[in-house]
Amino acid sequence: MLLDIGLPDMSGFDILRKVRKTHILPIIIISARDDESDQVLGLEGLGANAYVTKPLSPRLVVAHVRSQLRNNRPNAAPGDSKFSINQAMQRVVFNEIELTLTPIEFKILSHLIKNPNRVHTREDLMNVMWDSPHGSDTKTINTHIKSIRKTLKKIDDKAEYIETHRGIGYSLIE
Amino acid sequence: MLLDIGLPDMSGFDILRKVRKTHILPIIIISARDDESDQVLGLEGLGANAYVTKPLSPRLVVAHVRSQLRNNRPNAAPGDSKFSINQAMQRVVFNEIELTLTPIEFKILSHLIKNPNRVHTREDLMNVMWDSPHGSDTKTINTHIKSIRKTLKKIDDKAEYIETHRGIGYSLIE
DNA sequence: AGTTTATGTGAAGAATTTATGAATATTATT
DNA sequence: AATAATATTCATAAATTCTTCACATAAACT
Repeated sequence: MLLDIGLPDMSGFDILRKVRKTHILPIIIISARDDESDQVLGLEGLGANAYVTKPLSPRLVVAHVRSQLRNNRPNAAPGDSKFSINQAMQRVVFNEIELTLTPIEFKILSHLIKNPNRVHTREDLMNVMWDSPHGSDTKTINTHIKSIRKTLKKIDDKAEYIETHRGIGYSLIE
Repeated sequence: MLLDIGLPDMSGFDILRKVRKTHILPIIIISARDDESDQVLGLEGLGANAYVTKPLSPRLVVAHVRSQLRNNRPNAAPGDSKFSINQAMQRVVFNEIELTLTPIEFKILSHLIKNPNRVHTREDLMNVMWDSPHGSDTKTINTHIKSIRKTLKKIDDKAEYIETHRGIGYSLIE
């Protein structure tokens, strides 16, 4: 998340606080203020991952984003995953077997596969499910997860691939 | 690693390159040059985790170091703190072992880890436990602390990591 | 030493969260 | 329009977690 904190309006910190409660992701603060106390507040108090001051070029923004993505990536060794995604066919392959998933199930599972070993909040998964904001219950996800688990269980009965993180969301273990 | 790149001598980049080959650790570049191309080179080309420009206060340095330690420490180097936080999985790693903690326990312990060697009053810890004001007994914390201690003891029987400060609260010894 | 105060301990019940199965609503297909 | 497939909601069960309590233990104070 790139959060541009405006000069007169300091409500950006409130946004940061709110996002931190429901989402787990790297946050870069962009600010015109190079006031040190703001930087310390952003980094320490609110847990931002980086604080960059204006002016800055698009190139530098990209460099910072890449730096965050590089360092926050889970150590997923490519190739040894039991899952693969056939994007063109909108199918997930699990242990050489193509899964039969509904569109939403595909969206959720493929997103988990692309970002394994990390918790995804229900809010995050909602955003994956629908492109545009959609006002339905976050509990809906429980049902979709259940359905995905059922599908996986048909193929590999023993293992638990999708882990529940109580009070937060779900993660795919690779 | 804090790497101060001097103005006349640009050999700091060479050091960075060498360290990256043999060590995995977060690197913060401190530089007097706010030249963008240097920043991009440091972040993109050489894989630094942050690029900070002088002048900066000790407080801000600490903030940046904490931010790095908090957000990415894939494999804890020996001699370091025995604790690390797996932000992505919302888990605490203790002596290379992932702890099984309840949500509140995670909140408390990770907060103690982020601010070690200092006393946290029960009131402070209450604020960590709940986002919104919550009217329950401060003694509840005693039980949570006990539970955390129990979990830690399973892994390291001898040592006492959480210290009691009579009449005040608790602290984590690092 | 004895009293007071604070914390440790274990267990039980309350409260919360998630899982589950089924019913209903929505969307797409024929 | 009818049918099928999918998505969502709902009610309840199951599991986990939180809080409180009673009592034991330890520390501080007189």
